[in-house]
Amino acid sequence: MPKQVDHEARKRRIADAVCRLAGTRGLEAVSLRHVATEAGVSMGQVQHYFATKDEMLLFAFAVISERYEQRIAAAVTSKRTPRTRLRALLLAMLPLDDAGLAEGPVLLAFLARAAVAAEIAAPLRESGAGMRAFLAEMVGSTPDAEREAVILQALVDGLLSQLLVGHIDARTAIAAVDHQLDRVC
Amino acid sequence: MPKQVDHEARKRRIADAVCRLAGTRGLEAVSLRHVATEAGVSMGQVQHYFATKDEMLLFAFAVISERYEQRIAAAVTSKRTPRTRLRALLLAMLPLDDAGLAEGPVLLAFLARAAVAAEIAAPLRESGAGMRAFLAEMVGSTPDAEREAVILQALVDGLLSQLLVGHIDARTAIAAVDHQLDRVC
DNA sequence: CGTTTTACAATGCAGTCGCATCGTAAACGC
DNA sequence: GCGTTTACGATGCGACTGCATTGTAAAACG
Repeated sequence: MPKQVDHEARKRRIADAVCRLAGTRGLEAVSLRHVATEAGVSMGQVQHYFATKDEMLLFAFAVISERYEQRIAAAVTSKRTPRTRLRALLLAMLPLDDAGLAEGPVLLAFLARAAVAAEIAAPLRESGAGMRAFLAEMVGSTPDAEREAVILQALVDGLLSQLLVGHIDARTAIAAVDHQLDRVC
Repeated sequence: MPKQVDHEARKRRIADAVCRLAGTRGLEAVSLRHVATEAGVSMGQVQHYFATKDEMLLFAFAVISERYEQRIAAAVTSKRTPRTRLRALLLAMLPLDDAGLAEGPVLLAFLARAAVAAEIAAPLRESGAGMRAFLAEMVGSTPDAEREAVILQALVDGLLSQLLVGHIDARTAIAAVDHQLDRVC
């Protein structure tokens, strides 16, 4: 064997380049050559770690999903009361800081693809289901917890896309979340 | 001049083919040749009516946006009480029938592109603003009407994407809308 | 009737695409 | 030392891309 290589790190580095391209110029701009250039590696290396382009995209989606969830989980742990925890969770799902603004368009791009590509839809559903269960748990033990979780999740998803398009601004989105939170709690 | 031709009808026919392709296989599958084949015309005809691909996509987006709004407007006029009118409006925005199921993925594809393409984002914002104003008007004269409209619009947008991905089913989405409506009214 | 203009169809072109193939430098097992 | 295996880099290939160019049948206009 040649020089020892951290397989996972290489793949993640390439996946990062995929996300950067998808976030700034859309999934249509993601080609093997562009990805290789963006990652600062050769095209041969990209092919070495991913047999097909679809495999690469799928891995990139898994990477950014995980990052999204971890950022949300981190935002929650710092809060104490149920209300502030739930609020932090919801706000973390919105593109309000640099990290969120970078992730948002990427998630939206994969979401659109999931509508026509089953292999993306499946993991997206899975992570969405986990999120909803988490939300329902935080809403509390009311009989409507599940339904409230669906509403909150949809609300945040909608706010996300409207923020990214520039249809609303951050203050409006936060106000919407707070107003809905007042009703749920 | 040669045989007299309904310019607008030809363009619309091509735009329909664009939407069909975008809805079933995503915007990435929209090439001049695919569009021409799908529309049953020659590639030369497509080029005759649209100078560039971007121009064609922009027109197709305008067409489907208009169709979406008209379908919603039609759903509203049949109802009497404010509550049923608002409910019909919100449900018409969801992909619950064949028309909605066909439009949904197309709208989602353009939405994702709007996040990275300003020329799509601008008309999308405009039509979204009109929708929100319409919503606010129907919510009533409460001081929170604007904010409620933002919440309802985001909720429906979120439900739309979650329905398309298969994350929730139609019954859940309708229940979410009704539950939220109970609070607003 | 002839000219001009419109509405295409057909073909060509340079560039890009995903992917396969080939070559090779390096590290490990023997 | 030596063959095997890993990790690439380089190159090539056929398909496809958006777009430009050219040709042409037909209808309106003088």
